Amino acid sequence: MADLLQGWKRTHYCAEPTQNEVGREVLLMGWADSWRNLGALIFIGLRDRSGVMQITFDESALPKETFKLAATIRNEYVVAVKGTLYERAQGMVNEHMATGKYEVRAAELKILSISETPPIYIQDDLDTAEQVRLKYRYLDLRRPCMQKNLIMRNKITQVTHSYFAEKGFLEIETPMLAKSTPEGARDYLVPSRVQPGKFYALPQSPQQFKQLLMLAGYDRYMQIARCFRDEDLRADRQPEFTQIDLEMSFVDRDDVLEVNEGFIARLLKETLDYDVQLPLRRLSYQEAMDRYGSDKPDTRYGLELCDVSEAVKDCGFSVFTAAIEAGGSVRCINVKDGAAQFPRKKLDELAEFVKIYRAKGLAWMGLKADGLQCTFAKFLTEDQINVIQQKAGAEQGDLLLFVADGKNSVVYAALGALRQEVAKRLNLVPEDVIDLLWVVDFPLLEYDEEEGRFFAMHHPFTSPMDEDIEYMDTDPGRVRAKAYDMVMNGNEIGGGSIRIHSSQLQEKMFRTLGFSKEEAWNRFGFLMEAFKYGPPPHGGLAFGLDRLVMLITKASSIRDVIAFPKVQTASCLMTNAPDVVDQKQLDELCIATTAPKA
RNA sequence: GGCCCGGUAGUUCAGUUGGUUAGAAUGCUAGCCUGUCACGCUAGAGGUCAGGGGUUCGAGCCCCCUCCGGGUCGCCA
Repeated sequence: MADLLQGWKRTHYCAEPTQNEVGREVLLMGWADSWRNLGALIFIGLRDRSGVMQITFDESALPKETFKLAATIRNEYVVAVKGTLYERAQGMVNEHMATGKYEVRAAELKILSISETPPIYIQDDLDTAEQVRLKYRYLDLRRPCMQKNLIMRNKITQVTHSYFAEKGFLEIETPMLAKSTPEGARDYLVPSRVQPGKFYALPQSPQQFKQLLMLAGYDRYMQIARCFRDEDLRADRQPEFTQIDLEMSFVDRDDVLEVNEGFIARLLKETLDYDVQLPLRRLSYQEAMDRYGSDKPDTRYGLELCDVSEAVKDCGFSVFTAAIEAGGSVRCINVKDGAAQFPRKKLDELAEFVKIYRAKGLAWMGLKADGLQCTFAKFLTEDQINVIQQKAGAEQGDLLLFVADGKNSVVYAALGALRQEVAKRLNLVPEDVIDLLWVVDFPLLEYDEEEGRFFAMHHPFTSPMDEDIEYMDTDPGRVRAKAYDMVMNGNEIGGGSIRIHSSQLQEKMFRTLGFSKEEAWNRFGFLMEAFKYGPPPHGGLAFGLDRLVMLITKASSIRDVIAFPKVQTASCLMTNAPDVVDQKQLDELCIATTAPKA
């Protein structure tokens, strides 16, 4: 039978007592992290979220009962110890332990709870399968590195709240039971019992509510908001995730950027003591794509893309010429540092790699000391080869890797990914630099060939650039948006836009997207109705909190910064959600299901 | 939906060409031990080889299907 607290009160966290407490009585409570029984002397490592303190039980200094009780302690028992803090004698100090200079010599002991042998080890260097860790998540969360991550997450939300509060932002909650939004990600639906056959959707973001808050006059809003998207998971994507969401009135783009780069600078200073140079660099979307093949470029290293279409457009290599004729391009990256020596096997691997991104293949040109080694040299004149090398800045020892495709999107995707892959393999990514920048001037619209119409690249409330409005009817593809993304080390950590606040412009936008008036009213009527009543100019941004925490803690998986995450099938291995429910619940909701029953 | 990787004691793994009773480390249990800190020593327990089917005299190993986990492409306004 476990002991009761009976008035015992903890005086310190386990790792807290230091020189001041030496010689004094302390009362610690925590989990047994280790036990070593030497017969007449027992050592227990006592752990809580602060760390571990060694507790010593000395048979000769304790009542028989107390010592006998101490001998029953096993890992993960919950223990309360009253004792005296001692400085350890020289030679007994444990250098590997933060509290290794001290120990508590126990006088009294309570075992508050016992534990079965845990299925995973409670320690940082753990190679247990994640499947097992997630099933016993509450044990996994006892590990110091997991506690460190969640404590850092808390620190980040604290800094967020205080920064935006100082800047005059109000935190206002928006509904979780909301209206399904067409376009965009798949919604999680919640059936209505009171109105059979109707559904709420869990919010993909508080987008429309925060815009309505602007209209309502709460001119600076923020919220740490849970969002839901029913799409496939990734190492950095969960179906439910958290955004630092904000919106401001009476602002244009630069006002939003300024507040938010101020935030990221404060955040990195307070969490990592890292100094960010402001203002952040800005890169247009087009420049980002042309130089890095990505709208979230990692600019900590070079390997920039180089367009050689002009040089090869008349060559005899049909792979290149066909790509250019189809409206695409031929581009390359220059891998320096003697990469011309890459063995054939490595090049084949890279060729396989770009195929993931739908590139048909990889051409290469190695400038070896003993001559040119090139997959397509015989189709090119010496002049053409020289122009390519000049454009790519190639020197002896360099390796040029080419992708050609009739679609520029394929060339960008393949080379953008290849750039990252090569940088990773050659260790070109500096670890201690934090690379922050804005990508701006995104296209407003994206053409979808399957559907045969334009879609909003960001969302349909994003404002076009003032000077591009005139092209919305004539050439929608060239209209740029007042949209912006913040990029950190090649990760999109936040994004937003200035919104449309004029009804006429909003209607023009819906027309461009091919919505009839009825459709638009049906889908966004409440917003359009509201916008009749004096919407202020406004815009905002949302940061992905989970990704921010990942980057700051250097976690390799988003699951390591979320207390209770989901696995790839969007289920929770601990609770076994989602699960079948009683027929009675389904009947109440008027839901028939063809899926397997309980 | 596609591609790639993985699943053997509680945990991490090994397991030869298909061949006797499936091993190691660690953890666990018991005993001994007063300065351990990866404590040590002695003894012991512990297996649905993910599941199902097939080939074979014989399957952890070969074949097929399913399930589970990871990465990724598509998808994620």
